[in-house]
Amino acid sequence: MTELVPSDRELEALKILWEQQRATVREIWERMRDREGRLAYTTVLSLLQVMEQKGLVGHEAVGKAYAYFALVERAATFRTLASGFLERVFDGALDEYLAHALGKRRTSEAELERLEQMIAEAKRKKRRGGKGTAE
Amino acid sequence: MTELVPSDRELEALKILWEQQRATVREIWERMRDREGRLAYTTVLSLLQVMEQKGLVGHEAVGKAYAYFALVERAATFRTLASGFLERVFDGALDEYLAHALGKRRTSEAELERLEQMIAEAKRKKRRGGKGTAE
DNA sequence: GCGTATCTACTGGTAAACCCGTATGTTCCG
DNA sequence: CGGAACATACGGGTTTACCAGTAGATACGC
Repeated sequence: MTELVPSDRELEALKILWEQQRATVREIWERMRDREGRLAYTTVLSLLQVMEQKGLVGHEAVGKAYAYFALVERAATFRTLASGFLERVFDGALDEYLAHALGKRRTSEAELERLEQMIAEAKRKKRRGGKGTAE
Repeated sequence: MTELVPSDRELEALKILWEQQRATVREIWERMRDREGRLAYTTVLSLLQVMEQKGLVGHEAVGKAYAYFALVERAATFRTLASGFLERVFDGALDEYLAHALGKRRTSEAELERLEQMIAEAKRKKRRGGKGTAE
């Protein structure tokens, strides 16, 4: 089985479907237009059809229209995307990535706090579980 | 001026040019082949020519061959890439990204340490400078 | 001089993402 | 029964990345 990586546009559609379990083409179209500007209805329809072919989404008839729903998990998709990007661009060096991300965006204090906690958490988990330690 | 985002392949070439200030097509070709397997010489040449057209690299004659050199800075490019990805995929939520990246890859203790320091550093800088705080 | 090796320039071809117009079908008023 | 309003199906056009073959120039050994 292939890794199933959605393109940018496809990801936008998936984000919407993850928020609400299912949505008609019209709903998805409207929300995408709000976020990204002009976009034809049929464009979104095509996008969904291609995505269905890839196994990213499925659909079922609801009244006269189709309701689409996601077939891939949000967390798994993001994980694939995140680690794929890290590998391709930074050769897996997470700290390098973080350095650049921190440098450009102005990160809020609250967010820094959360980051710190996440790392502390990862350290704890590693100490305890032992498992999963890349030497 | 456009943002000038290199593709994956282009980035691989740039990485080589950042390591050594200039390199001939042949050198670049050999190193890319080492990293990524079979690849025709002319493919790399084409790549470089497209990149030159985009303003990513330049060249000068050295003997009968060309020596190419990067025209974009390593740090700036990575910054653009990192923040672009964060925006497109995670809508700018750095903590969400980190959560997924930590989840998948097994991060070494040393790296976690470095991450922690970087965040502490960012907090210090923010407190002092005051500037740059995204509320 | 002449072949051979090595280089660049030129050209084309595939695949994927992206965008949309038009055709066609269905439903539901009036 | 129209016909407007909605839906999907289908086909096409553009752009970008990627890959590579072939032609043409140039140097070098003999």
